Amino acid sequence: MILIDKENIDFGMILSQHALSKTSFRKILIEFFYRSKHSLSVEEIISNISHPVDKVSVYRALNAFEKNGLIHKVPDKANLIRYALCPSECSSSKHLHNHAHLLCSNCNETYCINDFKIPIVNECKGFVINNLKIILEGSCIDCQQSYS
Amino acid sequence: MILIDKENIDFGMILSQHALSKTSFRKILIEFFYRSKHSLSVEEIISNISHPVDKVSVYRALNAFEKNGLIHKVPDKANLIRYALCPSECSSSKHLHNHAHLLCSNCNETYCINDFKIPIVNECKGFVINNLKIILEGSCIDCQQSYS
DNA sequence: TAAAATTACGCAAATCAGTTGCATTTATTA
DNA sequence: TAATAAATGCAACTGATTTGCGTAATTTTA
Repeated sequence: MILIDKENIDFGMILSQHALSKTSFRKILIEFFYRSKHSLSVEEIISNISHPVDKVSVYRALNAFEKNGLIHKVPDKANLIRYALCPSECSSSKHLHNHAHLLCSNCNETYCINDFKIPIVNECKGFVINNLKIILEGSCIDCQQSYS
Repeated sequence: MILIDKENIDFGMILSQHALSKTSFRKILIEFFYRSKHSLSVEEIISNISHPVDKVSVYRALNAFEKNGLIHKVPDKANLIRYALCPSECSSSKHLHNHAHLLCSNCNETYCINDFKIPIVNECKGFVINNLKIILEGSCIDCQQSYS
């Protein structure tokens, strides 16, 4: 397993590898995803990156990133559009990853939980099941610490 | 176990038991929930009940019903507000029921699945878990039959 | 059971997230 | 570097949900 050195990632390269244009905003956007511990909403992106950007461009960039296997949609407490980085194996052609998500009731952030074992269910009461989504609701580590 | 005779339910009584006003629209609305096999969106309610009603009143009635333990929110494929009946034990004070939901990829309806066993998880990777939501994506029974 | 108090209703208008069209700028390709 | 393609910003739009407010129906009280 290769550990990624967050200080020396070539974000332009990552965009190229996913067939995405290397504009200055998109380089900053993908870097922001890499530096964030949790998933991001449009609002969080706009108000936290240095680069001034229109919300329309954010929506369109997120769409393109998702289509090309760089990020994936995650659930959000308030049903907003929210994304997190995909595992490095993802691409536009192979874009499957099944993991649980944690919604923190305190800070409302969404985290990807990779070690929760998702059961395989093909059938239930006559229904044919193709996919299973699990959402864990609770407190993230930061919010527990801030209480103590 | 008491089987409910759907032809002879006193819907006014049900509203009273949940401390809700017995207006003609609300009686029709709760009856509509009892007669529906699946959960209901605002749009489905407005276009299917005989009583002419403003959408604002639907939203407010659904809100009141939920608050008083008569219905609960269920996930919706398009992130619309969608509700289903609660089990009869629910009230405004005790309004807990943990079951899985099926989203049918074909008809976009949401069904409550009561026999799917939801695992109990209190902790995961340092996160404290209070609740677990499971969404099964697949085909409902009606949609499978319509293909054959 | 009628008056008083509370709650629901309908309408119009507002809000809020997300989308679309289009002219302009930036990036990629040849 | 010119030609082509894609991204950006702005304005305007959509669709779901919410809010304000005057009126009507329901519930409570005397």
